Amino acid sequence: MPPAGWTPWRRLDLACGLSSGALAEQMDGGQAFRWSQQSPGEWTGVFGRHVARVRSAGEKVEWSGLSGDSAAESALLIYLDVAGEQARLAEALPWRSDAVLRAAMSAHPGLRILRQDPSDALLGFLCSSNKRISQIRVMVASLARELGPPVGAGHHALPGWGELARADDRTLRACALGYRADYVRGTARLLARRPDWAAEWSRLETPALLERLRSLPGVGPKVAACVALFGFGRLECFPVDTWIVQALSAAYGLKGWNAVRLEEFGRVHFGAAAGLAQQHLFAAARAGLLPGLPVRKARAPRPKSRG
DNA sequence: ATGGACCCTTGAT
DNA sequence: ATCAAGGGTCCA
Repeated sequence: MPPAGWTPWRRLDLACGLSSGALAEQMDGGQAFRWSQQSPGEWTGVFGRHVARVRSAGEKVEWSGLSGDSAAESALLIYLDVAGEQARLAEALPWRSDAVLRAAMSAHPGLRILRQDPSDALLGFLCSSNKRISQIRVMVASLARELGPPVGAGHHALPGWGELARADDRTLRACALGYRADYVRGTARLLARRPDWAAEWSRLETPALLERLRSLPGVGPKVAACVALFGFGRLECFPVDTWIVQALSAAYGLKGWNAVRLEEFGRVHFGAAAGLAQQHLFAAARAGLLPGLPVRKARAPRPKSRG
């Protein structure tokens, strides 16, 4: 590996524009947990085995990689859906008749679902339960630093399932995983013995894929939906998290609905690109842009006190 | 189908 | 110091 410097900035030929706010949401909004903002509008991170810097330039995006990594560009084109396949899918969303969705989509024009490596997505969301995005980033960064292979410029890729299966509990706990260490180790032990799991599972229909994912320890309905969406490109998946519960409850009047019902609502109402709609609603909800949602400043008041 | 525990970190009293 | 809550999952 040559002593890697950064290549000059190059502009991506985006088929569909990507606003700076949408890019920020993509890199920082909880789809992936491996990017960090260096300066306003500029991120550095690792995707798969590649290191890249990306920055917003009007409606376009510019990027720079490591000079030794000739495969980075083609990988990045896929990762960011530069061809604009998702923009065409978005046309099928019911934004013409759904004012809430229309408002959410106009808040982050061009927002994409990052097309991540399946293992990267799975590991990230195994760490996600009961955690905030900023904390999840710290966890996966620690895992990469402690157990992952170096990929240049001081960065590490995420460890494979074999490395994770062999890691002792102390190491995992030192990465601030807490009880999620059992999830990661349990899943790693299952997947380490089937290296082709992602290729095999990618041939499954989405319901069967979700079922397989849910058979892994630490993977419930929400994490399975996120891995299918972000790791396997199943745009029809509709992860129901606390933000979406709030958003649908307030903006669509679905008060008191449980996650199962809300997931079905999302799938039926939004259709083939439900996951894209979910990201728009999620982003708008977090930004305090959805009707009926409190502006996110103070945290929610505590329901009751116990003595 | 609903409720509580779960490990640990962070931000607010 | 103490307390609540955090892109949930698992087990009663």
